[in-house]
This record gives sequence, structure tokens and C-alpha cells, in this order.
Amino acid sequence: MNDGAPRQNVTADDVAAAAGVSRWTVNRAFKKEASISPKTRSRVMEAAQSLGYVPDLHASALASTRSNLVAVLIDDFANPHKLVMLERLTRALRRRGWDTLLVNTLDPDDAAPALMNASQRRVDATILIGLQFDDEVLRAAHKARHFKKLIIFARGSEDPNTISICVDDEAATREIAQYVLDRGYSSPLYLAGPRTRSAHLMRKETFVRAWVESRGLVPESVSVAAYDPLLSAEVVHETLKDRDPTELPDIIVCENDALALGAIDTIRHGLGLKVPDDIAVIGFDDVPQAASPNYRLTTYRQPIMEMANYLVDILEQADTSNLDRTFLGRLEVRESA
Amino acid sequence: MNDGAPRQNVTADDVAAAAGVSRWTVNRAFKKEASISPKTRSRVMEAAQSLGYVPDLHASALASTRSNLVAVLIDDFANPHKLVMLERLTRALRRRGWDTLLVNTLDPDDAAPALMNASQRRVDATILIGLQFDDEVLRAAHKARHFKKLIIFARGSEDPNTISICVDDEAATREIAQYVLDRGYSSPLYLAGPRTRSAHLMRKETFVRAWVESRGLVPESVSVAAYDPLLSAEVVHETLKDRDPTELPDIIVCENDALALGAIDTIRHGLGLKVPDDIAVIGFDDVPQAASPNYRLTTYRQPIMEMANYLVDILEQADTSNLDRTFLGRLEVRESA
DNA sequence: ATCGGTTTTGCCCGCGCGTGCAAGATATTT
DNA sequence: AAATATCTTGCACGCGCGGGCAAAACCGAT
Repeated sequence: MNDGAPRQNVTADDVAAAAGVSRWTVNRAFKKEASISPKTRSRVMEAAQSLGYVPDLHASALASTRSNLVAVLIDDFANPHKLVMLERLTRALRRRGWDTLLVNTLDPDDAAPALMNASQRRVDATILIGLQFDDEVLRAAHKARHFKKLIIFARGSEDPNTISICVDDEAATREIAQYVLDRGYSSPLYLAGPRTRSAHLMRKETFVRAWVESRGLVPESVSVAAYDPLLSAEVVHETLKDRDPTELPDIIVCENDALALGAIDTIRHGLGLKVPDDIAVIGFDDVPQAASPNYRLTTYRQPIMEMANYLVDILEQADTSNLDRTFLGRLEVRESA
Repeated sequence: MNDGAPRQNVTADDVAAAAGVSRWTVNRAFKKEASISPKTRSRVMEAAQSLGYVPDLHASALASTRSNLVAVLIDDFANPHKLVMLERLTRALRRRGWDTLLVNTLDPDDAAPALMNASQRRVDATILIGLQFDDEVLRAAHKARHFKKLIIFARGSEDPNTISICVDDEAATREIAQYVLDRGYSSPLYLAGPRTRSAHLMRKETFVRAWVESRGLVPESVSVAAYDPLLSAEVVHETLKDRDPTELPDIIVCENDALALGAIDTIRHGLGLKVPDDIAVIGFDDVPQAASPNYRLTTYRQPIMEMANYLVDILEQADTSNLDRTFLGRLEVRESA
């Protein structure tokens, strides 16, 4: 395992001795914007290279107030969009020198312990990509030691102590509603996700409001207990299986793609109908599968990469105030609606 | 953000003062198997609770030889099975007190830097859930400082310095081959993933061998450059689109589900054929979508949770020798083949 | 009460690096 | 060439905790 050559514990002191400088100069050589002359730096780097030295990030974090580590809390692995967000986020972070502590929030009650866990690692920020986080959890977060920034990704939040980076749900949903109206659909079914205690039903509410404004009536809606395609398929099937064809919706507007994919599956294989001819479907997120020849899902694409980059910008900001930001995506029109 | 009450830097000393014990006793109270009397422990814990103290894991890692952190390197986010593995792995780890450093290996050349990165955080083990890792990367890993265990998850490895936890590919593939034979399929197409330099084409080779043994001829095979359903759909389409119906395979045996899902999509929407009537499909992994009413994919299920638990067992082992282990899964027969 | 054994507690030293400042080396100016 | 300005380097101290051992407290039995 250890073939002798690269010693196990090369420290900055060893490199310093080899390069004929002080230990501090060695560590400076590894700091991006340190005051050090180019030649000593390269001399140090050579010595470091030959000894196989790299700075120890634990010691560094301990000695300073920064760890260059962020925690990502995630709890909903059935939703394929989570994988996309995770990929973009870790990519943006790593590209710019940040490490990611991934915390699987095992169940709703685990959110607070998970937050605590992150704080024990002195993370510079905690990012929430879940949905089970209610205000109580946020309060727990603020109690955590070394707590710095709490960022809610891809979901709105009114909490003033929190930074929220998300798509403008209202604008997006209005665009979707407009599209549905323009295409002449008349009996939409809104398929919503789990009802969280905190009021983040923005999308559904906005859609309902828009529909009422234009058509004067409240569209039907159903809610699924998790953003899981399989569960969504079940719920849609239960809801529609016994209906007279004339009572079927002509479009299912889904809070996100996870629900939409399940809806399409059920329309075809459970109800034996066609998409979009019998029932159209529209989603939200634009997960990779939405583009597959099987689904060709019309959906609203969130600019995740852009959002991830903004998140990293924020990490570098000292000031925490007013960092919330919403983004605009765009409707990706395919064949499902 | 910091509402005063919970001080930012509560250290073991503060708790010690509050509880009337020494600092060392405080830290002992937080160690699972420390020699400490129940009453002092609870007294300490109370004090800690009221002060909002939790041990600092950076300091702990620095002072000891353990960090309780493992790095997970992952590089292929198009494959839905990765999300499953990530979920099971982080769940098993967290349940038993391990934290996860998630490293997105941005591209093949990033593997070595990613490994280095992990070593800077003194991880107790590094887990590879990717495929782009060739022997050169492994060698780089062994040079890293503080390098301890290198675990290859869900993929075989001959490297003696490495611990591999995976399904018995040979047994699994033989079972699949037998199933294909038993069902009377006669012209299989083997759909393989990217050709890596190292010889890990186990599944394909085994299938080919089994087929040759029983039928005396080498089955056709094609390879897809990534485990990506969309790419797989393209490749299958390109391969089969101009064929005379009599020259079509009667089953496509896929190296994993990512490829299988794409294959099904193309068979239906690209070639206008039916699964399994015209062409059957068989996969490997049993991703969640495989069970959806749309795919009903017959596939070999890997016991990921069990494998993840074994991985954590290994972490607690001091001895590194002979920890490789293969698991048996089982063929999940649905309707696609 | 005393003794041997056992459990519990205290503590020295060090893990590897960053902060902030002072000393030293170089460059620039007149 | 001397003096000042600028850049580069060195260093005392501390970050919070753990290993391992010695001292102290405890236990029951004589």
C-alpha cells in the first residue's frame, strides 16, 4: 500500500528544509494571492512536488476561519432532478476550489442533526437541496456553532437569515399557464408535490390564480406525497381510472418533471391513452429524461448551472445581506403539450 | 444570523468549566467507548447541551489519525444508477457515523487531482464509483499522503492495493445468458458500455463465452461511449435502423439499465417496434425506472444496500488484506424479456 | 479502618497550519 | 549614493482536540 518512496507525513517543515526557506514561505507558496516572489514560489513548489507534499486542509481550517468546505444537504433521491443539481453544484464548486460534504438527510427528523453534523466540520456554508426543511429546521441551523451561510437552492424562502437561489416561480408558472391557455386547453389538472407546512406552494397557487383570472374557475388539483415518478403514476391512476372520458382533464400541469414522467407513464400504460392527444402533460425542471424519445416532455428548464455559479460567487462574498436571487429559465416545448 | 445566545466558539474548555471537570473529560464524554463514569458523562452532556457545544471534527482529525471522513469519487452522472448508489452509500455511512466528501471527477484527467484533493482532507478511505479510473489513477492514489483505503464500489478490480466490492459479474452474466437461452432467444445483440483500457469487460466477455459455449457462435455486439440512455438510444438506432426485419436481433442484452432504457426508447420510438414482441431487452442494476409501467425492464438487481453496509464494515477494520468481496444479486423478471 | 485492585480523571505534548506584525531584502527616487 | 518606498520573508502564538500515562477516586473484602 505504501511503497516507501512517498513518506506518509510530509509537512511544510520538510519542504521548507528542502527548499531552504521557512515553513511559512512554503505555505504561502500554496496560497493563491500571497505575497511571495515568483522564484521562491517555484523553488518551493519543486521541492513540494518531489516530496509529495500538499497542504493539510484540516490544519488549515483549524488555524483559520475558513474551511473551503460546504455541506450539501439532500433528501429526496427519487427525484431525478436531484442528480442534475448535485452534478452542477459539485462541478461549479470543485472548479473553483471548494469541497463538498454530502449529507443524506435520512428522514425529516434527521434534518437538524444533519445540520449539526455539518457545523462540526466547520463548513463555510450549508446548502439545502431538499424540501422537507421547515422553519424549525432553519432555526436549528442558526444555533449551530460556526454557522455561516445557509443557502436554499432551487427553492424560495422567506427566512431573512437564509439565502435563496431559485427560479422565479411566479414568472415561470405564469408562462406555463399562458402556454396552456394559448394552446387552447380547457380542463387542466394540476399535479402538485407534497404539501409542506411552510407556504411554498408558489407554483400551484400561481397556476390556480392565473387560471381563475382567465377562465373564472378553479382548476382541479391533486397532490402527490413525494416527488417520485412511481408514486405520481399511482396517484394519477387512482385519480383518473374510473372517469368517464368526458370528465378527463385535457392536460396535466405538473409541479415538476418527476411527477410529469409518472403521469405520462400512467396515461399510456395505466389508462391506455395517448400523450398529448388524449391528455397532454407539462413539467418543470427539464431533467435529462424529458428529452428522451419516449417522453419528449414540454417543460420549464431551470438554469441550474448558472444558479450554481451564482452560488459559488456568493461563497466568496463576505457580506451576507441581500444575496437572494431569482433566475429566469425558459419553456422547452417538445411534444407532450 | 447570530442571535447572541449560542456563542460561536464554544470549546471543550467552556463546557469543562461549566461542568466542573477537565477538558479531557469533556471530550471523553463524546467518545463512544471512553472510560468515563455515567454520571459525569451525563453532567458533561447537559452542560454541553446548554452551551451548544459539539466537538470540532477538524481539530479531532488533526490530533488523531482518524477523520471519520470518506471521499466518494463519482464521474458519470448520466447513469441513473449512480444516484441509487450514492443514496445507499451515504445512508449507510451516515447511519454509522461517517461523513462523506463528494468529489465530482470533472473529466477523466481530473481523477488524479480529485484523489489528491481527498487526501488533503485526510479521508480515512476513498471510494470510487466511477469507471474512468484506469491503473494509472490507482497508482496516483497510492502516492497521496495520508492515503489509507481505496475501495472500488460496484466494479471489479485486480489491483492488489485496492478493495473491490461488487456483484459477481460472471455468475450474474451467466444467469442472464441462461435466461436468454431458456426463453429461446436466438439472435442477441450485446450492448456494452465504454471500452476502458483496463480489462473490465467482464460482463460482455462472459456473455459472449456463454453464448459460444451453447450456440457455437459469437453474438453481435456494439459499444456505447457512455452509460447514458440518450446516447444508447442513438447508437442502437444507428445500428438497427436500416436493417431488414429478419436481420434484427430478437433480444438486446445490455451491460446495464442506463443502456437498456435507451434501447427500449429507440426500439419503440425510433424503430416503431414493440418490446418484447419484436425485440426484447434485458438490463443490469435494477434502477428505479426499470420498475415503471413504461419500461417493466427485466434486469439483474445488485444488492446495493448490502454492499454499502459491507463497505462500512470494512472501514472499521484495521487490517486491509483480503477484504475484496463479491455479492450475488438476482434476476428481476418483468415484461421486457 | 486498611489494603489491593479497578475505574475514573487530569494533564503534557504535539497534530500542521494561519494571523499579523516586524525584520530583512529590493526597488525606486532624488 | 543615500534615503525612502515596496516587496518579501520569518516568527510567536494559538486553533481544538487526542494519545497515553500518572494520579486520584472508588470499590469491596479483610
